[in-house]
Amino acid sequence: MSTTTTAGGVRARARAAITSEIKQAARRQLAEVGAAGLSLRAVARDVGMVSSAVYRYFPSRDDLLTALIIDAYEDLGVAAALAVASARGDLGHRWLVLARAVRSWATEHPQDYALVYGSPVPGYHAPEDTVPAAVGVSMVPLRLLEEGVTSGDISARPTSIPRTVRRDLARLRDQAAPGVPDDVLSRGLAAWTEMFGLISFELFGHLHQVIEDYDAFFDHQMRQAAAALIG
Amino acid sequence: MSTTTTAGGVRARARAAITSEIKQAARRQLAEVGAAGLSLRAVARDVGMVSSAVYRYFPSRDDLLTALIIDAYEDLGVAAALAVASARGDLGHRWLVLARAVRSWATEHPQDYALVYGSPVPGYHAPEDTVPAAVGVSMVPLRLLEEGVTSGDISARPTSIPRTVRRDLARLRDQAAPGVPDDVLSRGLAAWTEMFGLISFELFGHLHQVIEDYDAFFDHQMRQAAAALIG
DNA sequence: TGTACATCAGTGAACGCGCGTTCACTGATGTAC
DNA sequence: TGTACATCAGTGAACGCGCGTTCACTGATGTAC
Repeated sequence: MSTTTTAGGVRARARAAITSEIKQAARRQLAEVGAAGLSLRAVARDVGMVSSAVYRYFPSRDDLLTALIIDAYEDLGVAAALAVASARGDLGHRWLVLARAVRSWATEHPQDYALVYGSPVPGYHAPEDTVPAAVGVSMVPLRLLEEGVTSGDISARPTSIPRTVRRDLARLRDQAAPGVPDDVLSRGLAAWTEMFGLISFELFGHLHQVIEDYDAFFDHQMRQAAAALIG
Repeated sequence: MSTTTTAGGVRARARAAITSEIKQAARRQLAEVGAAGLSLRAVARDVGMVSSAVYRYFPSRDDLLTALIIDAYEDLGVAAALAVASARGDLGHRWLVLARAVRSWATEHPQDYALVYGSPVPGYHAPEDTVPAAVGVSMVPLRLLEEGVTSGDISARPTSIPRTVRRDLARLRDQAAPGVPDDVLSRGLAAWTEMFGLISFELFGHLHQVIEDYDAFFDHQMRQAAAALIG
């Protein structure tokens, strides 16, 4: 190892380490005060730096927020993809495994979940940089549908779908889910939105004093949804 | 009209008027900066008062927030109940009308929707006062299910439901939906959560560049959900 | 009906606080010759 | 290998700002007799 690369490597490594330390501290902040209350000064304090030093790593508060959003999407995307990859069985079962993985991630990282799937941060406009990471998450269920169509686990039922809806679904198919019929896409989106609705209800407290055993309830609802999906 | 009641009435009326003026201004604020950024001073400025004057109407910022939350729930509850009351036809159709009403309310009052169904405001703990209003909203779909059971539009299918889930559903039935079987409650909750998942996805931007005709897409998805609900 | 008193809405100054961001700086680490 | 220079991370002070809340006050409106 030459002096040059080692030296450069050391500096770069330190930089990467501190960058991630800052993000970790910011994520902790997020849990306490939410995205709108995220404060660079508090983050700096937490890391043990002076507030202006953070600017060596993130040019502004919004850029730090963007980094957190991208991380969250990527983290969830990886968790979802890993779960699907490890799951055996028919589409219904693999979908259930995917749903559990998403919920696990959400309950383990509620601040990240709220950051990306909760109310948007007012005054913050997500830059294009976040799009690929967000798309990555959506690709997991879409690929699963594709495989289901290929394997024959799922197929279109006769349903009439309005023209403009068909147009939207066709675009989605062309971009991300070749070969998946309109009706299957529609049902997949239904299962997907129900899953997020349920997770949001749970995490945001709308099932408080209604559901006690969240694990069992989520599992049951998603089992039914998966059954309806492959129907 | 006696002097006493007129006078008292005048003062009370002025108070009510200004109270609602403050809430309106706060709601406008909400749209711009979100719940976490809601500022009493900005609200006061907007109303044309000095900031300390607001304390004659709301003892603290959190109390103002609480009032906004209660108003939002009540507003939505009324909109939902009115829609259901005006709807004719079978349970499937009435459910669809309910779904449309909820979505209309949400798109017309996105800040209120985000306030109650988005990420919770960190550091703010909703007091018990908000519970009745929140319950009022949930009663609308539950009553609809009750009616559906009575009319025979909907009935339980043979499904196995885990014990702890049955316990939770039984409590819900006892408190709010007498006579509605477990399976029907479960399906109703599925349709209800899917609806909120879809509305949240739309309002929070997760269908951006995927769906263009939100009206048609929502309608189609909810039609399918209503069809699945009544089976 | 008229008067003395109590209630109430709104004022304006002040409290102590934290925020994002800029800037000139110091000293350590890396690079070129 | 040794030296001169460039890059970079981190410091500390400062900027202008807005926040929630308290408090003593004024003047108008309502109440009791």
